[in-house]
Amino acid sequence: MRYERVKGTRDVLPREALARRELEKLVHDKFSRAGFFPILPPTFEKYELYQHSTGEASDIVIKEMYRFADMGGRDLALRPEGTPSVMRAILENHLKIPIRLWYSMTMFRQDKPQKGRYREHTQIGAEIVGEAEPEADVELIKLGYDLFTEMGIEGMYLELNTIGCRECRPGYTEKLTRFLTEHQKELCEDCKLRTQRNPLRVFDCKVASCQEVLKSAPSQREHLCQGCKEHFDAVKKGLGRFSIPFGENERMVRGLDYYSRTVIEFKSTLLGAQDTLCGGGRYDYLAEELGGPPTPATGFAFGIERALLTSRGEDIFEFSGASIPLLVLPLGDKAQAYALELIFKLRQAGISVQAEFRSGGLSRKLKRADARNAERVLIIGEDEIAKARFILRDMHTGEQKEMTFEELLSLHELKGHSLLTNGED
RNA sequence: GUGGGUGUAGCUCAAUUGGCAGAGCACUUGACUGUGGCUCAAGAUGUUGGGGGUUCAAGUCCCCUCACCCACCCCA
Repeated sequence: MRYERVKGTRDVLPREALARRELEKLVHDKFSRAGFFPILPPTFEKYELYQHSTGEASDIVIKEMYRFADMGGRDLALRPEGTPSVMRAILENHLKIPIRLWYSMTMFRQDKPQKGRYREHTQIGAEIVGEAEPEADVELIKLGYDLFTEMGIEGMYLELNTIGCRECRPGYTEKLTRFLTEHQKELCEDCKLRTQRNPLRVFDCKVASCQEVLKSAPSQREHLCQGCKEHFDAVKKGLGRFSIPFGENERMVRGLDYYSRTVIEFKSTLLGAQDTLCGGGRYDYLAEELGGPPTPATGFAFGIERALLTSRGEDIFEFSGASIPLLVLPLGDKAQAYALELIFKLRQAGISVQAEFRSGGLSRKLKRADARNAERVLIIGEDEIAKARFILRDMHTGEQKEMTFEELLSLHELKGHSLLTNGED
């Protein structure tokens, strides 16, 4: 029986796996400098956690969760996003606030796979917890902006909106609900439901007739309280000051329930339908929702798969596991044993080395060395063992040199060689 | 959940109105048993995604099904 991948999952092959390591290294360096520490919460949580944070009005909780019961009858779910776990971990472990955390972890959502969308995918996220000021939003956005720029994300643009706070949102939602109720018959089925569950989400609707209705809908901008207005202005001003281009999108409301005030999305024109590369925003009430003290917070997360899909990978994330800096070619039984001992010694000395043990004469072994993309080979036969001098052959130039083990060790082109050169998967 | 597309060798793809399932690349072996890449020669490879039907005959036509891709919805 041969098995295949489960729908919506993928095998990250060596080439891409190496790219991800590079990306994580870049993120780690960058985020560390801004005071972020890594955190690794578990892969599954109580279902209830997501119900109370991601929200019962969100599509994720309504229809996309991998929900299961364990043997003890606990109601659990694979994490569909990182923020709830991070906040839960902060509260549960009494981490000192303020704190900045980042993570790179897999997420699980049971929606229909598509280009750039998988049932298991990896998100890198950053959360600033305990800072209510607009500067925190600006800092975070700038961090993302710089990161994506450095990664060479093409066709990138930033969209910004504010969705108000506890003070001003209820008044607005009430007004909006009244408006939507009046126009109920002109709305699509989904929007009729949204009117009840989360009226703001109606703005997300792509149906033309709904958008038509929304044209005359009350504007949230006019209903923002003083605090929200000032906060939003400060964020925009901050972005302007650091030359981060953005577009205001009054329609963008985000799919998760816990957001307040600032919401952001980085998009790429290269992604087609799944154009959101990175989403996030402020979530000042989440801590309280989860039974903690009032704790303002802001954060974002981006999908690695999509990021890699849109980055000029060639320049920055070029690598391969194919090239072998040094390949030992033993000739004969005695040499085979000798070679094994030799490669262990060479590796101990910091040299990347492999040996071609598969049977064959020199001609065959050289052919194999070629097929394996070896940079250099070390030929070891009876004569060489007797003399304790080996033949080092450069596979590109064909140049050969005899040398002793000590001379080999001192060749510094063999040191510090990594897999990150070029080649195929 | 709704639409559209694609399934043929390890990979990329051919196959005329239904008429012997093929090519290139890759692979194996040899020419060449201590000197690779080039060349030449030979070789292996398939339930044509699966099941059923029509037919003397199905990769090709019909029905069902599965997988993948793309789009809607939504999201990273």
